[in-house]
Amino acid sequence: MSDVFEKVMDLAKRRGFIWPTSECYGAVAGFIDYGPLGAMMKRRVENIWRDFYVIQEGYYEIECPTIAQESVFIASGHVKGFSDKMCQCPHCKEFLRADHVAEAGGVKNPSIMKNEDLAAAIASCKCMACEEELGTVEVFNFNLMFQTTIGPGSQRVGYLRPETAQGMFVDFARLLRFYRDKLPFGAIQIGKSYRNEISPRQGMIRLREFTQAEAEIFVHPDEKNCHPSFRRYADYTMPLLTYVQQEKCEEAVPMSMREAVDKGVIANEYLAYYVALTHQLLVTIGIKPERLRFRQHLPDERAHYATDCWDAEIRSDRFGWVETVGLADRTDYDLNAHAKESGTPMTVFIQYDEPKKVARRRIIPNMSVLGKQYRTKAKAIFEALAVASPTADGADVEVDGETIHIPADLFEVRDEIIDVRGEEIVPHVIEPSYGIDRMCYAVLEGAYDEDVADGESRTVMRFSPNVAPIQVAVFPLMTRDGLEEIADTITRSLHKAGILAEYDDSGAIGRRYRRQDEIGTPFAITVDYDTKEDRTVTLRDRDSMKQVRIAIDKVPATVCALVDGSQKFAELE
RNA sequence: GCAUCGAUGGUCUAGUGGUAUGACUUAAGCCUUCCAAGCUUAUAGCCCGGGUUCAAUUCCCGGUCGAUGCACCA
Repeated sequence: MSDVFEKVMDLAKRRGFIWPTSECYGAVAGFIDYGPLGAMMKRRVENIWRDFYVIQEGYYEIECPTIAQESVFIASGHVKGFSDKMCQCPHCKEFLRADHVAEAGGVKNPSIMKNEDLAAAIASCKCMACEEELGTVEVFNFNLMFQTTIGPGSQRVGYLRPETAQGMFVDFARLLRFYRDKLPFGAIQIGKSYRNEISPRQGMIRLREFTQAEAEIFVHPDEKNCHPSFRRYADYTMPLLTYVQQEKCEEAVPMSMREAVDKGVIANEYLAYYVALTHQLLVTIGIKPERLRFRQHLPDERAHYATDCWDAEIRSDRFGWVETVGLADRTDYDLNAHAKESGTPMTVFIQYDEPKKVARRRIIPNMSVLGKQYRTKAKAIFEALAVASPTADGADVEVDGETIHIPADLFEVRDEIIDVRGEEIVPHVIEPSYGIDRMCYAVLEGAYDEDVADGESRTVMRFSPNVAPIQVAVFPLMTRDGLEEIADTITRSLHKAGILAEYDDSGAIGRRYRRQDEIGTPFAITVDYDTKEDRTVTLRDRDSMKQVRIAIDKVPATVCALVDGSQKFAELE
């Protein structure tokens, strides 16, 4: 049985969208090549993404290496948390999650056990695949990160990044300076990430190397409900599938963002804003709204750092609802983790409107006496005194396990009122994270269509004009009488206007239209004999197959307007 | 990774222990005044490695890739 997935992937392979990688050596699962049209389409999708995040939101793009040193991923938790404890069944050779086997066998807290202990604990458990008792097995960590070494001698461990996000976190201090020490600000990155999936399947849905587009938006934790442009999307309405509804097996309910925030369905304005923006972005690249929903993570499904998390899911005929975008409130988890691991503070100084008067007690020791009296212990006493709670007759401080009484005349207690001008806070991070490859797949699957034209079946990719790899085709009706020259001139005028136009004069005109239909070229210009009389050409619409005549001079501007969506073909009729 | 099934020009396919059929596509030419028309010609293929055999695309074993189920994963 041939479903849309098979048809669309077959077309993608044939027409140069997606290829298995390094086919001449035998492809490798989990890796794909984007062919000429696929790479073009992917770039258009990425550029639409940039239109939203860089131009509309003003978050600049940065570009970090795909390899980072181990410390980065120790801090992020990926070295520890991104690996699974696995074992192999000695009977059926099946690889199993050791902690899952343990849980099924009634072992408590397997996730915190050491590998050796876990191996011992599951010896009497049964294999989930063949039901045999496991016996002696080795438990090992399988980390989903690709490991490598940096430099000669295999001295330094490096990993291929499993997400682009960490680059924005480790650059936090630089970014903060760039944005002149003010919240909120954001940074984005589009790039490759790598996960050594145990068993990649499903074509381009789960890849070992994939392209992510992520935004990290740094915001004051108290201002998550004060998005400065929230009004833009306050009335934006879309179906939301909350975790409560999921538990009751109910359907998604349409709701405006204002309502979702007010009812506490979405945790805050920032998250709601990017939920709406994501919906708009996906519709812009041609995803049909009826194939789109936003699903909230169940509480036990959330990553350890996230408080609220929503996935944009796109319905695929083959794969069902596919998670394509993740929108998470990562709180201050990442910045705290990197601050601790690196020793670099990752805070923002927030100045108060008015300095606050704060009462503070300072203990000022008389060091000239203390120093002489206590010699080598004096420094420790000095530090201990600063946090001591003195009474009228002095203070007891503990130094090296010894309690020393410091008489009251050896220090001065000064209670003072000082001005506090602000505070250091750790920003929270709102993270929209897009799987570009999955978006591209959704665009391909959603565009695929077969219809009947003049009694013949026609395969047509109904791409939105803004993502179609080739934007317009130019044909001379006949390859003679100077029609080719006119068509060639028009092609070049389109190139000059930044339009990717393809000239084609091979074969019958109908065949040329069908060829372009199959790769989703939205418009075609045909030069015919009338062109020589009145300097007009026909402009043909891929979806309706209708034609209008327009003047040659207006071709570039008209095609530009049609491609960017500011004009509809129907308006020209 | 396990199990089952599969793999023949770019695509779909026929067939075989003795190098392969047909169609579509593509290219060149002829023809052609708007939706895969026609004619001529050309290009192009048995997934990889090993074994059995005089000879393997075909039979056997192993692998790769793909589909499905399990497991895993988002």
